[in-house]
Amino acid sequence: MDALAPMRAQGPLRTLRMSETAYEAIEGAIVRCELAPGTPLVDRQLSEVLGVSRTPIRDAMQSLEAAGLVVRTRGRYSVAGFDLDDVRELFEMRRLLEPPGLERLAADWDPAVVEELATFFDGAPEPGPPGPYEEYLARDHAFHKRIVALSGNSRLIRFYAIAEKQINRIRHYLAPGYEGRMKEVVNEHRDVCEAIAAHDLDAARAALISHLEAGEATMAKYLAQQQEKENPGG
Amino acid sequence: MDALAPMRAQGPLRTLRMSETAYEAIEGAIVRCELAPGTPLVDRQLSEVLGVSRTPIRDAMQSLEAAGLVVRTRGRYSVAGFDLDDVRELFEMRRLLEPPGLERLAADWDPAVVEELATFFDGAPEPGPPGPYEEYLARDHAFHKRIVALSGNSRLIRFYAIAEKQINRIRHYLAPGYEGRMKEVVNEHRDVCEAIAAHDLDAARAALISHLEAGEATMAKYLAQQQEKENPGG
DNA sequence: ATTTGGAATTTGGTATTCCATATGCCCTTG
DNA sequence: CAAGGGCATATGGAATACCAAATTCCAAAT
Repeated sequence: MDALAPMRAQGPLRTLRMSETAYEAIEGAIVRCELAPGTPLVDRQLSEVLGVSRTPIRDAMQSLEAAGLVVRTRGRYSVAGFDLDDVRELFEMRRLLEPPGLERLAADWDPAVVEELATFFDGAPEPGPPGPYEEYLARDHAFHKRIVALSGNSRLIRFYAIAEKQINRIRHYLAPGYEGRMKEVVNEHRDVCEAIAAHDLDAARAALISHLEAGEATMAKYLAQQQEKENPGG
Repeated sequence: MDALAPMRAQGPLRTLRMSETAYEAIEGAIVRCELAPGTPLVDRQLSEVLGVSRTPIRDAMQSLEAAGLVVRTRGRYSVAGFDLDDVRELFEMRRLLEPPGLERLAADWDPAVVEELATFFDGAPEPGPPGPYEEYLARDHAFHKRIVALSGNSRLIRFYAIAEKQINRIRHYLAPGYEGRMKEVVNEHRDVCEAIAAHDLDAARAALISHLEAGEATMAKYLAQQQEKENPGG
């Protein structure tokens, strides 16, 4: 539980509720895997650590459960686990939710957006180990999030964000061994951008799907290795 | 607020929490449009009407907000509104989330499921006005829900359920004028089933998409009419 | 009559208290 | 020594109390 620091009282701009602040603190700790899967989350303990009462903590727990980061088993809360099935489900969601953005862009062409997508990795430090993994992750997220935002569908965007958080957590779990694919990812993003710039929707969609399938394969491979390492023989 | 009746104390099987019971009561009233869009939802009032304290009510409100049925504007809760944009977004989600079930069925063929899908409207009362709209709706939901379940993707199923609830609400809002399409819907379902039975995935997907597009067009038309009626001139 | 200041009320958020159940430990008993 | 019962504790859920901010409404002043 020492992964969590007391919430600082917010300054004059305190427009955020305590429950939201608590949510972000706990969510962050879970996504960064500072709270390991299976860790029991006891509201009284969290309440004491974060310096707020149980009420906002319980609100946060409810949101975290809806976000798929916390599970309630037999009435007790704990950090959600994940396995290869989750990887499969999450990447299927990405393959479903990302293409509509491309389609919308093809329908409502905007050169500025095309240009923007191509520049997400411009000026980035040289990727690849031992490159700055966190910055790479942020740029990768920004690229895909921008594509999803093009869909103009607020529900789609919201659902995608939920899936994205869960995937991000698994990425953190697998880092740093996971850094090896950074250069390939940048190249695959470029492929998507070039197909878009060429007004070739089918090629762009295919490149995006292919990119996601490669990502899923890599994540599944590393996760299987990691799980084998932690639980030999199963 | 008279749309809500006091929650009955549950019997010995009370495994549901008060907050869940409150959620279902309020959700039901919103989906059935007994609580009109824009109706302010004041926790103290709901607490009194439903006969529970504010705490479970506020838990329910949080869930209802996540379900997209309640909005919080300037700190006040109210029943979410909807418009043509919502219809567009919701049907786009359905067109995205339903096909994976068909694909999975094509990959893992199961004659029993194919048979099951074909029988969802067997033994139904003659559809069409003034047929029993509620039963028709239930069968329609069951058909699509079954297809979605075939995907085997728990996230997809969950997201679909959220969208489905919102669409269902708009259906209730537009009923009974909406009943006219019942016969066509049954025929379109049959088209999907026949394409599935013929092992023609592409045709099944096309029939399903076409069915959803027809549903969206109908709903959009009626909603536009209704809104014009309520707010002439806009 | 309109506007403005402020007080009362409303409302949401948070803290605290109370309660029911589940869990686990220990003691008893066979 | 094993199994079962019961007591202590842990934990989540609900009720209540308290607080701050926003809204409303009334009155007074111009």
